[in-house]
Amino acid sequence: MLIAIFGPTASGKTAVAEALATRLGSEVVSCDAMQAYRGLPILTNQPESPTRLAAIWELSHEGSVGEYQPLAHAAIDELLAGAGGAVLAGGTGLYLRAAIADLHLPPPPEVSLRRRTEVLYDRLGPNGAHGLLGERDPEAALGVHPNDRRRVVRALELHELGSSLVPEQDRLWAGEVRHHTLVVGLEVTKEELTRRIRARTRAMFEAGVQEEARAALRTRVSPSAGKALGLVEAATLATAEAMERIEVRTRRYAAYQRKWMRRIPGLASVEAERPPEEVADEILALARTRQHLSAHG
RNA sequence: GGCGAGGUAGCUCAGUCGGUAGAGCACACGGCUGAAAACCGUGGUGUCGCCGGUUCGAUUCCGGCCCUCGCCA
Repeated sequence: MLIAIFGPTASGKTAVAEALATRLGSEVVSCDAMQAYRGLPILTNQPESPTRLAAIWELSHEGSVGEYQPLAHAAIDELLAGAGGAVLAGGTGLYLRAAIADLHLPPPPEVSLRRRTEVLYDRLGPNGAHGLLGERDPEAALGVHPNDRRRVVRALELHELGSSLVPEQDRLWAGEVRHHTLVVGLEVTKEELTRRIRARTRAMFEAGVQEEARAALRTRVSPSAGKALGLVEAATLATAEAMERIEVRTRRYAAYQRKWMRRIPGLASVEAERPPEEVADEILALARTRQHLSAHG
């Protein structure tokens, strides 16, 4: 049995996933790009109980879906070989999809090629670079806006490597999965989410995020880890201002996650404004019904 | 009470030498295949403090009033 829990920040993913894992006698696998880092437990709201693929990378490490995906597959396969199945939980939509499906990612970026391509983009300008991409890989150019420097660079770079930004097959939204998975989206009203985000932000500051963030920034932090929501704010702004900025950004992030929720294929919505144990029980019942149906269908 | 500055979008503010207004952030929607808590695109959501005057036309000029901030009493 494989169950995946998704939902916006503060919807209670962690608590529900833990309750589920307890009931199944299983473990939780994190699908979260920032909780994968070690060193920001308060800021990234890292689960306290042991969780697979949480706190696995140093802050100096440049993590990526490409690196995460095989780790996730290995962890899931190992747990599924046991009796209890596995519970996935996390807020990074792309990582969740990578855990469930096999994205067949194109070759990884290569440092010097990346740098050369970025220089090329900056020299040619957005339209020039996009035009060049149009000559080399017209299909990739169609799906990328000239101003999207990161993707235009990546597309040019992949062409150089004999690959393409456009996948042979769309596995991100195709619904094709490695194992039958019940994907659950936790639903919480906007108002309640706003309240919880405010409370969580306050709690973070009481727990000492500012010290944590300053200490982290004294070490070498990779570009991807450096983007952790609120890291710079907590380390550099005055408390009141930092809290406000972080609340606003967290609300935005929650809206972005809701977008993902709407398009994950086959997602089952579950109302989550109640104790996590209750939510876990409903999910478990749902999972058993589906299992039963598929066994007889 | 006197003097000065100001009242324009949810917030901070720009602007209109008179032709009903625009940036950033917020917000909404959309894209995304090895940085995804990232990156990119689209959308203005408004009694321009209130009342009157001049004018074909006032958010803009004039008069009065109200409110906010600062300095002086």
